[in-house]
Amino acid sequence: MLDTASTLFYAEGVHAVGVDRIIAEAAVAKATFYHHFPAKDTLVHAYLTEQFEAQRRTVADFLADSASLPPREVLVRFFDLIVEIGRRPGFRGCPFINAAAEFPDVAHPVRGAILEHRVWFRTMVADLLTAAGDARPRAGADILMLLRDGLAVGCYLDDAAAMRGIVHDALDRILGAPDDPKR
Amino acid sequence: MLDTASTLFYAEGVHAVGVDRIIAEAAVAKATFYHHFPAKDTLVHAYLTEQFEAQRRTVADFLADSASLPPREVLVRFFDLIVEIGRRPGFRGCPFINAAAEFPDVAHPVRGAILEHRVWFRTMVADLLTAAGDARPRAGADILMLLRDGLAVGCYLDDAAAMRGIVHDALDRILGAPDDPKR
DNA sequence: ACTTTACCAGACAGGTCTGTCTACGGTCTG
DNA sequence: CAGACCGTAGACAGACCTGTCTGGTAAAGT
Repeated sequence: MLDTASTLFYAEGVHAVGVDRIIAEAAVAKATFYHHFPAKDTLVHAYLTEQFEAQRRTVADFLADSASLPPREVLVRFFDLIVEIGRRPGFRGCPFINAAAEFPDVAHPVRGAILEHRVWFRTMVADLLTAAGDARPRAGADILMLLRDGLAVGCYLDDAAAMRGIVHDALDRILGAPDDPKR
Repeated sequence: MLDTASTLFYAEGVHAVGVDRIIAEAAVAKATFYHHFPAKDTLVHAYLTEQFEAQRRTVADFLADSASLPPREVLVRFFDLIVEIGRRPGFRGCPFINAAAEFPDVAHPVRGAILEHRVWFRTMVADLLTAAGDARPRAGADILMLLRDGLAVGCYLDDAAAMRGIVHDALDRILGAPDDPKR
């Protein structure tokens, strides 16, 4: 049920998908739906929480797989991973950014979930930069957050196939050239 | 009427605002509305077109004001301008990115308008880079496009007050340090 | 055997959505 | 003066929205 909702919410937008649609697609009775989720907003929140957890799993797997690589290489491959996801058919941008566009009220729980995800991402990147011996990991993380957001938008709206090269170029400039002794 | 719609669409999202709401706020009869715009989609398209034209006016004014400055300084101030707009109260991100989140169909005219805006922006930045003597203006423009998108998202969802410093740092890294002879 | 829990099917209420239509009032032009 | 045009006010259709409620089924725990 949550899976169905997630697919629809992501593919078409939260406001564009009604409860009727979700229960029809999930082959579930309406009463059952409202038994599990007292309101649609709750489901939206659950949708984003699930996205968050899926991303955390993906990143944990990635970090486990690339534990033996030099830290800078890990960062590059991390962004390669993002591009790879952004190139997959059906990619429609970052679910958190998209949800934020539909929820203007900062006090709404959905916005809280979005914020949590952003804090997590920034912290994680800062840790990677620290591991790479960056002199100012927080500042770097702020910049790489911009890069990530831009990447999500760019893969959705522009030529996703070209993004890999662009990101490599950007990372070389932001982190310094691969053999740059400065960073 | 278009002004009212623009304000509402931007502030609350396109799907969240109904025609009834617009005609009430604009103090206009329903028949009048449908006389000017055969469908709501037409109004949404007009909304984005108007945003596009407003941005072009802003940029034209900016370029006219900064014609005497060195090209690299123009670029920095251009991004300062974006940050300044992003810090204004009521800023809710880029209207084009937000609209894209609500319109999944690439064939929809709204998506065409979004694309036009992106092409315009990229071309303009490439021209600025060319003027600054950049060796690879297209590549630089692709990166600065990422920066712009990230900036719009960041000003909306993160601490907009911190963005100026972050962007200056990012531009130094992307364009090279101010006195870097390489660029 | 009894209760709790989970589920289904679907009617229903009350509201909002887009879009059409009627009926009426000005105002400008030929 | 007549007709074309532009606007208002608002009823209306038909679909869809969220959320509630009734009534019945089935399984699982105690």
